[in-house]
Amino acid sequence: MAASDLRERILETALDIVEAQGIQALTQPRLAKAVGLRQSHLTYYFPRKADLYIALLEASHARAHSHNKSSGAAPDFEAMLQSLMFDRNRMRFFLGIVIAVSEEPELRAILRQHTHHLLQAIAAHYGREPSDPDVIMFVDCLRGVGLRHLLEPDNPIDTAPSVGELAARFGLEISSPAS
Amino acid sequence: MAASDLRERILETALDIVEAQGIQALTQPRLAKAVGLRQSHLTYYFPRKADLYIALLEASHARAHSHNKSSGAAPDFEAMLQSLMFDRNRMRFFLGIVIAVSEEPELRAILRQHTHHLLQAIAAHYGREPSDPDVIMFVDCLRGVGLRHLLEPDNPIDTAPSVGELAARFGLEISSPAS
DNA sequence: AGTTTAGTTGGTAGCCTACCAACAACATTG
DNA sequence: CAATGTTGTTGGTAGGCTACCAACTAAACT
Repeated sequence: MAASDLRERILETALDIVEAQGIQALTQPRLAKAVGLRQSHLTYYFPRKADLYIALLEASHARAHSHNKSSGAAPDFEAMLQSLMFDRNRMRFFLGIVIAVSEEPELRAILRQHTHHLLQAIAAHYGREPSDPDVIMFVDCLRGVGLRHLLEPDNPIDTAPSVGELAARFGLEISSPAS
Repeated sequence: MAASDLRERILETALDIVEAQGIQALTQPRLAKAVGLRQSHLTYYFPRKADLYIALLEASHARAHSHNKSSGAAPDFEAMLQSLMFDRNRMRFFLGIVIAVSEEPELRAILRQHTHHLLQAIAAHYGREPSDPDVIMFVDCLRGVGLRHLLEPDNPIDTAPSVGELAARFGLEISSPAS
């Protein structure tokens, strides 16, 4: 097995754990056992826990992408945003990464870049620039709503508007079909 | 020393630690040493770590309140919101609590109540109802902006609008002077 | 063949939280 | 007052966790 293959497998397994049991269940011993290697080996690939987190962020992105593609139907962009922001487990995952990383400038930069990709995608979808304040504010707001939803799983989307409504609120309308 | 006094002292000391060194530095051993009691004693007062977190949330609120009062000048409501949401350490603190608590329905309820207090204060300030979607969305957005700011301490408030601008964006204007 | 380099292992040091049995101090009540 | 419960306090420990390290193996390279 090629080395990068193993790395892939680690990340995929880690994502499985996070999806199934949440971010707090993702520990080196558990992950090592699930993948079938030694705990110390994990720190060889990911020296700090935050390194694993960051890598997971991209892996998660990639997985969501492939899911979208494999699911045949037209990948509804706003539905994707919805699941990205309003899924409690996903949000917990993201927040876990944020606080783990927010004190490490180097990793923070990666996370920032990740956000930038999201901004680009959204901007492209609505025919705007990634630096457009409306787009930035839209993302901020999405996250805020997701955060609240994390604390109020009971009343699912009553007070929370749909992604579409939210976008409209920021003056974002689809000008060209999703790429 | 009355029992509740000690509890007070624990919380105050914990807040000092959080303010000075961040939420990740708040551990039972450290806190116990700072207060001058045994680690095991802390779990007597706060069986789970999340219990301490929740108690800290109110204590932090109270402290901010007293600071505002003692600082003489008229407590600028929007400035208060600004420091509440855009201070990185505070945001880290809040997020730490959120993810620590989000899986415990009982504690989640307390946090929800805390949010409700905030909503009430904001609603009162702008002459709205706490259930007003504009108010709720405003809070969501504030948090989202604070979250981003946590990841981008470099460009402080360029893209981020001021609290006032943000409020205006949601149609919130001061109708009556701050209470 | 010889020497770096990458991958892998077991072990450990040093944190941390949560629990528990024991003790002390104090109040309650019969 | 004696017995009993309640609350506070202590030391110790069990069980997890991350991060590190020295040793070994295999592969690659010259």
